[in-house]
Amino acid sequence: MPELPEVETVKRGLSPAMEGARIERLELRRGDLRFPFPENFEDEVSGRTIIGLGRRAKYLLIDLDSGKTIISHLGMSGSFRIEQGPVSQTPGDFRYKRSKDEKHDHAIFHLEGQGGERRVIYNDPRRFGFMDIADRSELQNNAFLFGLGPEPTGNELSAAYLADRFAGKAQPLKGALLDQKNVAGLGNIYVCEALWRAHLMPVRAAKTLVTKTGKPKEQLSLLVASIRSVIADAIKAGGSSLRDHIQTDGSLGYFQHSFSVYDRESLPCRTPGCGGTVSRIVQAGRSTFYCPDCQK
DNA sequence: CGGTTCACCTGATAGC
DNA sequence: TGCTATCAGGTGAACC
Repeated sequence: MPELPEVETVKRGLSPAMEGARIERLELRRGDLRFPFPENFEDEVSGRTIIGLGRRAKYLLIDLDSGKTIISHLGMSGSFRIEQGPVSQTPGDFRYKRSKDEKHDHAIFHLEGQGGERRVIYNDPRRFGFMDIADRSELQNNAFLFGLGPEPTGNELSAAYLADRFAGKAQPLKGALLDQKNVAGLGNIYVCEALWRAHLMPVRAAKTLVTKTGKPKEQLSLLVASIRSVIADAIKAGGSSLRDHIQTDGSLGYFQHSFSVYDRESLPCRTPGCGGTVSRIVQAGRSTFYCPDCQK
């Protein structure tokens, strides 16, 4: 699932439970997710104190006092949940509620810190997620993080930057924006949403947003603004849903969105005055939703 | 090299 | 009820 805004929401939700806490033990219920867990992972993590949480693209970063950082990707179906208090069960108390699919609890951080004992549990039915660990000073050279494009929340992402990346590219905008080397953190949903906001056809070649001299066209500036606003709005929505989620079952990783174009095939386009109907096509094996009337 | 397709894995849902 | 087919928010590897 999770695209940048969801991972950011997970980070914010986990921070109070994890930051400053000591990992008494990391319990791995199996040897691998999509890839094997790193060698000696449990030993490297157990006994360390978490000094902070971070995020890069769709990766959650867990900084340890040893100078190492855990790199966690949630794949399509990964989520974290917090269980507060001792392991002993108290039926009826939501804080001690067990996951309905406990068989997909793959990694359990047993924590001790202010507020007492708790567990942060990684659940992932499809096991497309993965974890790695690296020296914090070498993070940018990590195989998973190396070469990632700029965050859409920062100033590094600009029309001029994307003009450089898009110049001469025949690749459709949809694919170019999904490429994490161009922009970090966008996934299938928010690419559709950003292109809809910018009134751009997903099949359009990336190079058509760049002038012959390599400058960004006006439409590319609009696209950058759309990416920024879509991501900012989604993070805002995630923040507002966070409280409800923790109160419900302690799970973090999924929250309800209302999208403007994604998953709205055959429904009316929400662009004011457009009157078009949302279409679904398949690009590179993945669903693309767009309005043929207002996206050019 | 740029771009596309495949593989990884389970669960939810639609249709028969 | 149960079977099958299809689809799902990602990404590295394999392939033209």
